[in-house]
Amino acid sequence: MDVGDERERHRNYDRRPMSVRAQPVRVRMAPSPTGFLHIGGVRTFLFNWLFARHYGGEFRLRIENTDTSREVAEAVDQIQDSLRWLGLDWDGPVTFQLDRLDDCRRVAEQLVADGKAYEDEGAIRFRMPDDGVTAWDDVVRGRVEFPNEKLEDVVLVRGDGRPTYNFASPLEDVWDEITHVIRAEDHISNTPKQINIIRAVGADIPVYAHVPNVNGEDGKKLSKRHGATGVDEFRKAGYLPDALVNFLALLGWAPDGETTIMSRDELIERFSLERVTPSPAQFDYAKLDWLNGMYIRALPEEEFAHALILWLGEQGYDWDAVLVRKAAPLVQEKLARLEEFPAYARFLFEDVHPDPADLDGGAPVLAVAREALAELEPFTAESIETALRDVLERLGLKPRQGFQPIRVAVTGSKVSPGLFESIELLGRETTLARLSAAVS
RNA sequence: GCCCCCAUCGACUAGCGGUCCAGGUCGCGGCCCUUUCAAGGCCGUCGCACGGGUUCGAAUCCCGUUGGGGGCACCA
Repeated sequence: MDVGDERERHRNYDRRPMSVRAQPVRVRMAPSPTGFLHIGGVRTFLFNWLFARHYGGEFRLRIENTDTSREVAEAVDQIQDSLRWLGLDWDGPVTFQLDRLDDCRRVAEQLVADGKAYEDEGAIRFRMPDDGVTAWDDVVRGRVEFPNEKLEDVVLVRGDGRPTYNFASPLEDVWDEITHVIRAEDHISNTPKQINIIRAVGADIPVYAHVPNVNGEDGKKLSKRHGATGVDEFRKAGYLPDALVNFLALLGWAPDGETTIMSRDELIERFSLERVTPSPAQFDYAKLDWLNGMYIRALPEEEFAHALILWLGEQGYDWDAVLVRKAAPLVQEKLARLEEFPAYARFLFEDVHPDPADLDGGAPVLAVAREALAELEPFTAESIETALRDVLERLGLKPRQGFQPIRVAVTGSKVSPGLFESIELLGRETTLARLSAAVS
């Protein structure tokens, strides 16, 4: 059977409706609890989740732990926090590899009894086949073959009795009745070893799908120097979970050549493993920012304000929520990330210290503007605009020349939300005070 | 060194033999809008790694080269 036929077979399999399939789809994600959740790992998580949800199957969370140190417990919590924040829910309880060590050992002993494994310096090694090839039909790569002579007799159980990853992981897949193993491509070379182990215990081989890695912007593996790589860092920077999920889904997968913005439901509906590309993708922060901005702008005003308040709270700001809510509409169309909010809105919550140089000799406008606003009724963006434009006209100033000094005096910055709305929100008293301060 | 994976604009990708002198999105450049910054609108720039085949016809299939990446632990 050639590669084309093999891929076709999987396509057919996956396209069959649930009702006619032998068993429901079940996938798993098996992170090692060594630290925070890495964004590249999240993309693999996401593919598993989308696949499971698409077919109405199960998505399990399994922790590949080997010891019980305290850091591990914290990492497990952090992983779950990150997943919840991203909105990736799993089915059933979180399971731990640690809990099945005895089962693994028992299987290893049986393997030794069967002559399929042997003891070596206190460890138990698996007897890999010596000739022929071990092959499988990868859903994203087609047929992959490894010459068996290159397969080493891997250690199943260490001298101290603990099973190794290459033994425990496939066994757990068997016990959990995992139907599709969807993991990153750096596991490709583990697969033939795991296939032989699964065969040795007389179980069925799952379907494998090795999805591409996610690299940094230099094409190298994503690392610290690429900026944010942990989920918590993206959260801190003010990315919206939906935007991040949408962006991640597009790394190595596309429903067609056109669509880029998709809701969670649409992602679930359209996702398919067959359309996952085999080549690695680079993480593009600029595109993520653009997408996040799109999501921010698409948010209903109330939801945006809510997201802002939540984020500010998480970051330790004690800014008045009522005022934040009022300020939100002024900046919604400007932000790419929530973390940009303070720079725009700080003047509403804290004193300003305009750089005299930025006032650019605007003292005359400032004085006249102050006068125009002093008695203005009502004090609304609309009336403020009218009054201020009138001032500029009287002084023969172009908008750019006239408004900028006022902006700097009132907001303390050359960049701000709309001037008139900002002044209205700031209130007459504070505005006049800042104008006065800037004049003197 | 050995094994494996990958190869379309700067980036993410569409393309599964003719409809492609290659389409979409981000970025980048220009213009418009404009009280700053953004946003938005319009226009534009840029690519099938190379060499052999196969075929009437190749970005699409095959082989090789080159270039990336991953793996070769009693780590996961």
